[in-house]
Amino acid sequence: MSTDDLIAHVEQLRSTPVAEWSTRDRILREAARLIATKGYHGASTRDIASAVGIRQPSLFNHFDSKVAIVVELMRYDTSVATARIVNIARDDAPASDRLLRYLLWDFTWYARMPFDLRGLKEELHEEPGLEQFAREHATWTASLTSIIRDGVASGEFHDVDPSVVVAVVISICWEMIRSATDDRPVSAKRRRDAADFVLRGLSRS
Amino acid sequence: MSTDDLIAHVEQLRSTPVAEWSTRDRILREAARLIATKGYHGASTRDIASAVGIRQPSLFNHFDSKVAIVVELMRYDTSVATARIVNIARDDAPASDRLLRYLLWDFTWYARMPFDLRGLKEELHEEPGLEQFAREHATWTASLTSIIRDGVASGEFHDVDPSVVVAVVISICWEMIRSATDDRPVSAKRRRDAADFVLRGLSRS
DNA sequence: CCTACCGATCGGTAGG
DNA sequence: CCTACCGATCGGTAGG
Repeated sequence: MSTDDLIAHVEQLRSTPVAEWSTRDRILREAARLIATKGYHGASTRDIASAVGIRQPSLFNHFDSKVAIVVELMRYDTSVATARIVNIARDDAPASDRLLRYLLWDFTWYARMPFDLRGLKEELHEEPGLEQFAREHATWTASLTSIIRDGVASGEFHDVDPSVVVAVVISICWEMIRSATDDRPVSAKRRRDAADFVLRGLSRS
Repeated sequence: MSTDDLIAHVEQLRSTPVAEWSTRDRILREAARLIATKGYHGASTRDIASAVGIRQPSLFNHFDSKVAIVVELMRYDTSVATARIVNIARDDAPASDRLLRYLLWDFTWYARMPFDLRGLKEELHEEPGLEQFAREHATWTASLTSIIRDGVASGEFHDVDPSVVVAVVISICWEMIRSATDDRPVSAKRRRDAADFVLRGLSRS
């Protein structure tokens, strides 16, 4: 599935009751939830199967391996976000405009996410089979860093360590997912407030 | 060990080469590092023992169980930070003063931490034996939230969702540890810049 | 999607 | 701090 297909699939899942989702999507949902709470190695394939309501070996009719489930989940996280920020980083608008545009898209994307992706930490990229996402994540980080450095160079931003800003942006995305999966939908105002918080923290004016 | 003893022990470890640390402290160091990169269930007791240079059953001469290692590490994280913020939150200074004072202490504490505590996520509190830290963490969160709410009520701060600010503060602490354990010591200026970033993001003026 | 089962690895114990 | 070993659980396969 392309990035556009992943985005369309999220919209379709959001408009369908979970009970009517395909088994494959219900596996993704329960695997994400259990990995977020117990970690990748703490969430066993038996835990996941049991949450879905099937037996453990039946999982392997839908995914080749446990890590293949994570590969699919990572595409909703790293792949989509990287495709988006690479596009925005290339734009020639002022850094503050580009950053605000990206943050609003980013926070909205995670606030609407049907899977609890919070267990997909950067450290997971070292598991065998997930190496491709280490590269994508490096591209995402480099793009966000370049927007921040542009803003510092143009005098728009304070000279805050970009790695601090990167960590802050990720933590706010996870907080959006937490609200969304706790059945507390995140309003447009709250997403805007969070983006403004980051912009104010950076801006010199 | 009391909170003060933990703080003193950190200073002692920082002034001693790792090779001269006690076996117990070297177990804490390697366990923290492996849990940060592979997760609690992904870091096996054999991995930890091997990193320390002993056999796996020898670990149990120093700690009663695997979770007991995490209990000790959590004291350097949650217990110390909670004791500190409870004290500051009670003060009657303006919210922005209290927040700045806490952030500077907090970022300095983590920037000097000899153990890589980044694997000690909130979700770990659900493991059997770690319930006490769920309560401490709730106290820490409530204290930070009350400082932010005070600032909103007094007109010092924008009405940013406190849970977003809490997530942001934690992410910056983890970033301080990352720099410190990558052997890139965090200067007082960088810690101050990070605290100012948070304050600017919140402040109305 | 199921039952039955595999070898590997897990945290922890016994005994020195 | 070691060797030897325990029952439990892991991810995954065979075969229907």
